[in-house]
Amino acid sequence: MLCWTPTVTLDVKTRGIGMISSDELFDAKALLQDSDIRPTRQRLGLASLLFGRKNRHVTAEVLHQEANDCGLRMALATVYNSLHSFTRAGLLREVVVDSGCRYFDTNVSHHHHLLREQTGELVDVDPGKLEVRGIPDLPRGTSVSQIDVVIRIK
Amino acid sequence: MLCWTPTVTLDVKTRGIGMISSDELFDAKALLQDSDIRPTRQRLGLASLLFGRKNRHVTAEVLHQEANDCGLRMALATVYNSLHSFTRAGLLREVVVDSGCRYFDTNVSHHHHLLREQTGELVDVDPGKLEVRGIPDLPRGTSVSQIDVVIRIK
DNA sequence: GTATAAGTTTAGAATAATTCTAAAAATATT
DNA sequence: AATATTTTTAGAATTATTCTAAACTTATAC
Repeated sequence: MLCWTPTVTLDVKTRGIGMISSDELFDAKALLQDSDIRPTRQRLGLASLLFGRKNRHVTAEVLHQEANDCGLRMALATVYNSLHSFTRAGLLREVVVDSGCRYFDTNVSHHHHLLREQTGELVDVDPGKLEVRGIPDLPRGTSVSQIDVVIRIK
Repeated sequence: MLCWTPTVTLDVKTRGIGMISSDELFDAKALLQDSDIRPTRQRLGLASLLFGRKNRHVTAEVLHQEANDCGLRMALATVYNSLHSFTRAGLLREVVVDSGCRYFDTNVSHHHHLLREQTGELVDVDPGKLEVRGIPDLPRGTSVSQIDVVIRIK
């Protein structure tokens, strides 16, 4: 695993129970059901890790590790499967900042990113604060599907 | 090879000689020498493929294929080595638009990108035409190293 | 120029991230 | 409960990339 390690320790972990509270499980359940995703044990666990706090940016490896750290044993393939399901359902979006591994962002509304090159830490940037002006002419028959701005800092 | 295939056929190929003209070889030689890169046969070939036309965006696989197509046999590892040498010397820059493979851009001056999601084709966008306003506050002790804007179109 | 040193290329193995496979397990439906 | 459907899983497969160390080139010293 050469992808960036998480810079922040998870809440779930600091609670010291080694598992996820039923409050979080409940929220997660509703969230998944609303998105027509079966609330399996694994997906509930991942959903509460992901959506329990705002603006998370994770890789599959890191999320898998977090799950393990709080007693949720599951295969890495399951983490990948779940990340893809969540993304398909619009609960996550992929952020491309590294041609080496995939980052998933729990903030699916329009926004940009600041990337600390040293640590790999990603921070959301409010699109109200950062404006892109002057979209060039597009090839005929095409339309903008997304505009990504990444501010790389060192 | 799942990375995007080139959308444009190379000049070198259309000349139908199956090799690179001495004019191009000469230019490439000067270019490499000026950058303190030994002008080996392989690097000269790659350099003329890359810098013979402007604003090229290539992956290692695609460049390797192009080299093969015009009679330049070399190992894929050599293509990777060369792309990295050229990048270190400032002759190329990496563009991150895909978390799955690396693109190298022969345009190393400040500019942005338009990405056709269907084809993987990358087009340069003049920074004079596309303006980014409102860089957010940065963490103490950090500075912007690069701002990347990718307009994804479909 | 040849000898020697230094750097480069290469094939193939190694690694890293991700996806695939098909059998076992869990969940939903009848 | 019985059956059908979906999910999970371990491990194999795949893809892009890097590593390794031997063979080869290119440069430097005499």
